[in-house]
Amino acid sequence: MTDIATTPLTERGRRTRDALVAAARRVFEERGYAATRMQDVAAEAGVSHGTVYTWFPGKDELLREVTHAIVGEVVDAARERPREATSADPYPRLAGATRRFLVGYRRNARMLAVVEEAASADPEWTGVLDELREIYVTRTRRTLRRLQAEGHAPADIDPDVAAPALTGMVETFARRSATDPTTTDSDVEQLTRLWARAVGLTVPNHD
Amino acid sequence: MTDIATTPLTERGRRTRDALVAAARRVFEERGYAATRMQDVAAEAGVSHGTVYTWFPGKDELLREVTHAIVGEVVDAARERPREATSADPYPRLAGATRRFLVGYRRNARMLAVVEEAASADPEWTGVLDELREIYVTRTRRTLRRLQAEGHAPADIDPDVAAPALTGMVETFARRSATDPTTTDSDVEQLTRLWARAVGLTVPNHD
Amino acid sequence: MTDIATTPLTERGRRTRDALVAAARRVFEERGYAATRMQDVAAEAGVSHGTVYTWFPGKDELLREVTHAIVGEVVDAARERPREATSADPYPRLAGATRRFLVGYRRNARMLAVVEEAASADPEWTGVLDELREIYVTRTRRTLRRLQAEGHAPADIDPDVAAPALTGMVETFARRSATDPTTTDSDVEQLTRLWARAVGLTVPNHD
Amino acid sequence: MTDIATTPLTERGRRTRDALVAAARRVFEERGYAATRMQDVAAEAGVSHGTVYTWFPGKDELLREVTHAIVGEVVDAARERPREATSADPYPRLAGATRRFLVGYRRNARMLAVVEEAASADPEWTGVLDELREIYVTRTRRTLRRLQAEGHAPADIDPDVAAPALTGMVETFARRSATDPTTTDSDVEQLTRLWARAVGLTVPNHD
DNA sequence: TATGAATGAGCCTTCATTCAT
DNA sequence: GATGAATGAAGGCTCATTCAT
Repeated sequence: MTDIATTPLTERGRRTRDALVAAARRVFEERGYAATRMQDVAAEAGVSHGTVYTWFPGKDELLREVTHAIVGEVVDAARERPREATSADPYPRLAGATRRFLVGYRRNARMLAVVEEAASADPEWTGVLDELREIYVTRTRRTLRRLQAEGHAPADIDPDVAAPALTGMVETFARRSATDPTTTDSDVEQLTRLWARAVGLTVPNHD
Repeated sequence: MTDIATTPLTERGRRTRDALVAAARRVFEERGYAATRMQDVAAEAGVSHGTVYTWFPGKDELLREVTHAIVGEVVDAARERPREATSADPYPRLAGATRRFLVGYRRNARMLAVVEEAASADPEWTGVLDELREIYVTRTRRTLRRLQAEGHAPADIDPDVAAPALTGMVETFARRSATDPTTTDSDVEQLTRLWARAVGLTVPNHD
Repeated sequence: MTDIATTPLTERGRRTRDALVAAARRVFEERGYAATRMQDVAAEAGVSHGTVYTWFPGKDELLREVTHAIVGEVVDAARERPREATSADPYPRLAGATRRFLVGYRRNARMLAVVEEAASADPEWTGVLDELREIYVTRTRRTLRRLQAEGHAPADIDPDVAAPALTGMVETFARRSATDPTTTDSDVEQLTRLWARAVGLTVPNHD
Repeated sequence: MTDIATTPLTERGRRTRDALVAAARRVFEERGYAATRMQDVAAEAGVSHGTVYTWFPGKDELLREVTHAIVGEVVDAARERPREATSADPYPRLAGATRRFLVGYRRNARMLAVVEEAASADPEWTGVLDELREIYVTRTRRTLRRLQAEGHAPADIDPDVAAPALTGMVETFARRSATDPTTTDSDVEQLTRLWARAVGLTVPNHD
């Protein structure tokens, strides 16, 4: 289903293929798309570089497979329904969601940048990027709609505009904090406040 | 002063060099960094490919020069002091600023993506990106501080966190609307509201 | 051990690599260093030009490898202990040595000139040249010391000066005779006499 | 007469042309033939690099002109008839000649190597080299013949073989001492002795 | 004459991909 | 399935030479 190229028939084949996908992700994240040579991926996976072509038709498909894996992870993560989601007070709910979003996004931030790099050279990748982002945006849109339905957020907000915009804000923050290790909890708190106020929530005073 | 490589000594040289920078920008925007061949830039500028090397040591410097030009543009644009800046009511002031930001950013969005592509392959470019972004962020930080000083924005907002986050939000919006021609004025209005509410401003009701 | 770049793992690889070194030597000798294109070497070895880079990082390393091979040959040749070396009369001993020197040198004369060419453009090669020459000079120095110890040569000769000078004389002669096919045995006899007289040996009269 | 390319018609032209020849020699000696760019020569001469082509059709002719100048110098130097040439005792005569040879050769050693480099890439230059060397060899041949005629040197020496061989010896020594500044007078004395003994002269004992 | 710019042939090198074993 | 080798298209860059002014 998620296969892009050859499906392994043996256990050994499956292991090799998985190792290649994992290796590819590491190397792509480390060097970017263009600067990654098939050679590097093979070496990282501990196989001969001819072997990559046993499992993938080419470099593109390798990236596509890695991206696919990310989509899977993200979708899975989105499925989690943690406790606080049922809380009545929207602010702590939001705080938890933001924190989770940041954690999840940070895991994939570098690969997103890599896909963006690929898209810069070949617009075909734009679709993949949009697809990935749409997962995040959809979640946010749903959140906004719920807040409006519950009377927490004003009706004059258009979720179709606000969702991508707010996601973009958190994305940018996440991307930066993915590199910058000085990000503190208070920074995350600040981000949550901006988000909350932007959609009309009342922000608790204690700080 | 803004020279990165060779300075032309004659009028003809200056014209050629300028044509090359302009051509490079067009081609970079069209194809991205990696996919741009020196040949393409030369052809676009209407000169032999050897001529590019008369003025620039290599592809890197060409990109650096184009980026330099953008920084110049952006700084110049930031210098403009339009009428509404003096208005007492912060919301229209903000609306104008957002609109101007979008217009300015859209002009450079594609090149920023190109630099990002270059940075993905060679981290050396990260610095250039940061420098460019800092220009926008600094402006926003200043705006936030003024709003706080004037009592329009609450004191619990940390401009050092909020400025990059909000800039990121507008950046993302701008990037998307740079490609998507369906962006309407009402979308911009939505963005302005988010921004305004996020920093605690009162948003006019009529819409 | 003698590897400079990649070591072949298969028989086929070894054959290709060896063919490349041999081809490189032929082409270098034919055209000189600068005028030799990687293309030429590849063609001479009967492989695609990309294959050269499978085994050598660049042109430099190719020359280095060829030179390495020569050093090996020369050292091996120097190891031979022919009969006449044990003769009591120094002159026939010298005559034999000179002849062998000429034969050996002639085999490498052209490549030495090539390295000299490379050294002229890039002084880094000077070291390689010195190393090669030192092999010859050391042998001569040893010969001189033995002659002095045996009382055949006067003590006022300084082997450290005479060895390079006499080696230079034979080198020059060899280089010229490498190109000039009119060199006769009597020429070699003349050279031997000069050498012998220069270090004070008695020269037989019959000629 | 010694002109290879354009003859200057004005004083200014003559100065430029001379400056170019001098500059070319310096740069050739510094970097070798291949590594010298016309640009470098022009810069060294303090003119625009287009100007080189006003006076010389190309790089080859520039080298040819420099070499020509050297031939002139050498011929002029050979013309000098110093006092000791008339001395009856051949050894001091020889010592003086050797010293002069060394001095003269050292001045041109590097350029000879450069021509040799050019010859390595293009055999056409071999002729120029031979011509230059022949000047030295001829002088030595004449010296040998005189020594034989005067009964100082044995008749079994063939000046046609000995002259190039001995010249080669001194050449090698000179080349090495041109780079190596540790050459002492006693080294020169050693060289003279080898030379003298090689041609059968009696060498004075005091050392 | 001199200058500064433009030209373009030519070379080295990289690396995705193919292939024989 | 895996391996190591071979391939060759493609592109960056240099620099001798030409040219307009």
